[in-house]
Amino acid sequence: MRKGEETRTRILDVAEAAVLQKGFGGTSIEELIAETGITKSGFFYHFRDKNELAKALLNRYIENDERIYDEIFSRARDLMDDPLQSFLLGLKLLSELLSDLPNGHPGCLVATICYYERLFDREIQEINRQAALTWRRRFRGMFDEIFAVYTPREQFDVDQLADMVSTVIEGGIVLSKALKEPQSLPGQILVFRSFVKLLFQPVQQARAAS
Amino acid sequence: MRKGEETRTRILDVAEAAVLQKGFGGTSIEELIAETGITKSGFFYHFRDKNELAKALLNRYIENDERIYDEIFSRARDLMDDPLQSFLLGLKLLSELLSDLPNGHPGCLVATICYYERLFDREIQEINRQAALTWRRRFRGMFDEIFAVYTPREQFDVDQLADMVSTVIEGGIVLSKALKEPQSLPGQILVFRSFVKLLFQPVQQARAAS
DNA sequence: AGCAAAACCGTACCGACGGTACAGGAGCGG
DNA sequence: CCGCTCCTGTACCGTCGGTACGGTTTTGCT
Repeated sequence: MRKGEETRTRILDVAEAAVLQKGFGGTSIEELIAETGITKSGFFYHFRDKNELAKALLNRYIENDERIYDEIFSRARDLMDDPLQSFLLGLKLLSELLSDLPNGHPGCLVATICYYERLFDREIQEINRQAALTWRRRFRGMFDEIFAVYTPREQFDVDQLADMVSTVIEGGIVLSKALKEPQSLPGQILVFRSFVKLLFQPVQQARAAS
Repeated sequence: MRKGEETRTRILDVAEAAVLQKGFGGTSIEELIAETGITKSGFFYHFRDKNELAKALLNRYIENDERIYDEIFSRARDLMDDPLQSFLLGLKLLSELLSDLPNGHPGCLVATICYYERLFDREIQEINRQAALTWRRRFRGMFDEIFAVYTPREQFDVDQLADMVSTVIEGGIVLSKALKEPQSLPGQILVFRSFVKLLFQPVQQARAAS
């Protein structure tokens, strides 16, 4: 039982790296079992087919993603009392975290699946959609708190504003990968951070705020 | 010669739609020739292998992409004399264009290839990189013009600011696809537009500007 | 220690797919 | 009629996803 989980995890580790580099279609099962050191039978013991592998991979990725967001923004919440300052700090911490990845962000599985939709069943597409909706709720909650304290210089739909966080991250990953400039992603996040700062900056003076 | 080009174009049309829905690995050549109505030999007469198909596909996509950008922003330039107003109008036109697509944006080939990098040769990755750099130059030029007239409320690296346009578009496409909300992408572009407006808005009053 | 379930391995096989090779033919301009 | 472009047809190869199924080791539990 313990052993089984370990092997399963090892398969998922190998698969995740491969899928992020070559996509699902470009990742062969035979290649996975070769690297994992198990046989084909062993693989199909753990996953009925490639679709189930994708599902497990996606669920694990999303879980981990949420954990990281939780850590970063709860730490930011601990350090800053003000919701705006806390959010801005969170973005900074996120940017720093991504900046420290030696080879840049490996890629987002949610995005990978977006560009593969027709290959997977509705269930996986729905998991993907829920992940994006969870991101929206998370950041919407933060913006709601900010709006309770600050008056923005311009009116926005809060959901769209919340989605902007995910948009910048996903887009930043794509651009970073295309340009082969790992530092582009953290940079884009900081640009967005400045925009948010600008949005809630009091009209009069341009000081205050980190 | 004319006939050959026509067939080649038809293959590319079918391939582009398929690749954007299922990725390169998920698109089989046999499926392409079935839909195009030619034989396998016919296909390999036009393209030596899948890699060359990808290259042709990408080049055509980028060309078309550039054409659309040219049209939109040169039209905006004709309608507005001020570089900022012209840029803001361009973003609005872009948003409207994307909003009118019945099934939403089909996806960006540059992004598709990003998530497939290891499958293609360096040449394709370089074409992809150059495309992103061309976007950067395009928007950087616009921001340079704006900076010559306006003083921003916050200092930015101009390249990073220029990249933000591509980031928002690429990220918006991913989010739109993940959420299955076609209107998300044009919405995100408008949010970004507001941010740009905000950035160059004079400190005193919040009127003026579109 | 003994037993059952879990966690594999080995082998054989299938159809689909990417790709190669090569022979040939239709249509067309010169 | 030649030669070129633009294909078709056929045959074949290796890889891959997936199935089937029997056998074996490992593990946890009593």
